[in-house]
Amino acid sequence: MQIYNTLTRRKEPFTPLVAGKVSMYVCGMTVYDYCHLGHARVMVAFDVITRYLRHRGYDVTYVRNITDIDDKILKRADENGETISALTERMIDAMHDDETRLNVLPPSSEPRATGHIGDIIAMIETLIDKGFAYPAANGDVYYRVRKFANYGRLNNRQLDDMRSGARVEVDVHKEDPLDFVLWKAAKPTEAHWPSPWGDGRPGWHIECSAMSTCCLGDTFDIHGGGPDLTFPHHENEIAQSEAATGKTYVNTWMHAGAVRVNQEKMSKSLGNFFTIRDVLAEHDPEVVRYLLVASHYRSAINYSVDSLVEARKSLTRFYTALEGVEVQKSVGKEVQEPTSGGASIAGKEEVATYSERFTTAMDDDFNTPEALAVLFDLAREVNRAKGESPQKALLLALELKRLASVLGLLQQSPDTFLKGSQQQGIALSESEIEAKIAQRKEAKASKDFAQADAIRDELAALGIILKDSREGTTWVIEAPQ
RNA sequence: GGCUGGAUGGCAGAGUGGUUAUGCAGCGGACUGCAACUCCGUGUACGCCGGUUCGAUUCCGACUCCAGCCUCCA
Repeated sequence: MQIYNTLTRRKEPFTPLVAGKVSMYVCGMTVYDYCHLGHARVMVAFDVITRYLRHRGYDVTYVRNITDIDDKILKRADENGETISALTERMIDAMHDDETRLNVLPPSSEPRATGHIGDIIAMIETLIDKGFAYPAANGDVYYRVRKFANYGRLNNRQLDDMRSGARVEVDVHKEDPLDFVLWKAAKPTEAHWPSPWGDGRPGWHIECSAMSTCCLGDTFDIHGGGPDLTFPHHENEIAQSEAATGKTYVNTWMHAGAVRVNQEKMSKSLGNFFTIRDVLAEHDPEVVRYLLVASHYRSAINYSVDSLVEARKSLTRFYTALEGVEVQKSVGKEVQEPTSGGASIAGKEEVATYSERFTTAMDDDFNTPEALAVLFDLAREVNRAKGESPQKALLLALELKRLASVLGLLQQSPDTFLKGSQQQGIALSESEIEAKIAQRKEAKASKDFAQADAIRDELAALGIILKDSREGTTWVIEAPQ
């Protein structure tokens, strides 16, 4: 298995520190606002990674923190006229709701910065003792960047290069403009905790160092996050943790690609972001998830409504293949042994082939587009098997669902997906649609094809597409637009 | 200015030193009362210029363009 490591800028064979166990930390949200699609990208990317590692038999400990104390939180709570905890609790609930809808499994643990103030203070004390940090006259504590020899390695950046082009604010209390804050003195009215350097609160970077070390140990396997965190956040984490422990902090650094809108990065500062909940108000969550999984996790993706329409069409193909094959009841159970017939045995062999191809694709740095290509081939095989051998179709369909579940996809019933839901604003109820279909059936029986076609057109105008088969007529909702 | 990535057929998006990605859209055929669904078939795609090679979209170098980071941002 190969994983691309941001630190070395190449794919490397993955070997966890402890055989069979993977320790992974991902930088989570600062909970002052609703999550947007950029957050969704990170959530889904590391959810797929976790699911696949578990599928491969690893015992994965996945830690994703919550930054629940920060300048932006203080500001927003003040603007809203609510307490900090009211704001953060509200946003944490919203985040969990978004995740659940996107079928993102909860991390193993979600430590909060405010729950680790003691660990943070202890790490800062260690850094001061070792000469890597210093308290300043204003009550802040800073990290002495130039003292850490490897600073800039993750980003292949030279200290003096940074300095020349720097837009770094000059702070009279810093020894060097590049030094960053570990502990921030609080104004009397602000939220604060007592510390050896006076009342204050932790800086953002030290939170992650303290929480990751606390939860996973001095050295762990994978550290992940969004694309904009490599500098300075992750660079600073390395400087803090390695200076404090004297050990390698992280073996594999992983970063998701950006989500763009009109070829520009979607971000809070540009104000061009779509929140997850706004997008889910109009689109099936699985469509959004599919969109994120259909590109490799490291590549940038451009968000648009068109791309969601395409994603829905692709999922429609999968669910159409599953439709009419009775897989729902069997999900989660072992594939039943075929009791007789050569065709079933041949089916079993084919199933193994798809599973191998899927694994090969995912072993190569979690190549989900390639994995999906395998699933499309499998879907075609299901369609072929329908009508020939129901047992083989079932076997293949079960495998399709099983492999797709590693990507967190195809776990709805085909009916639920294909017939859409109220959010798509269908003008007719299911029983009304069924009544129209019955009318059309009568018209067809009496060879009144003009009438039959009129009914079909009427429904089509409402976005309801009819499909005739030997078993009767079924319908699906057309993809919007 | 420094540092990272990227440039693939109509669109999206993988990958590879010589051989089918895949999905959507298109075209032809089968199926159908006609359609839809499905199946079968179908596309002389790899930014530009050099180099290495028997052979490069794939390796190397230059160039152009796009995006990101260097300030909080996933």
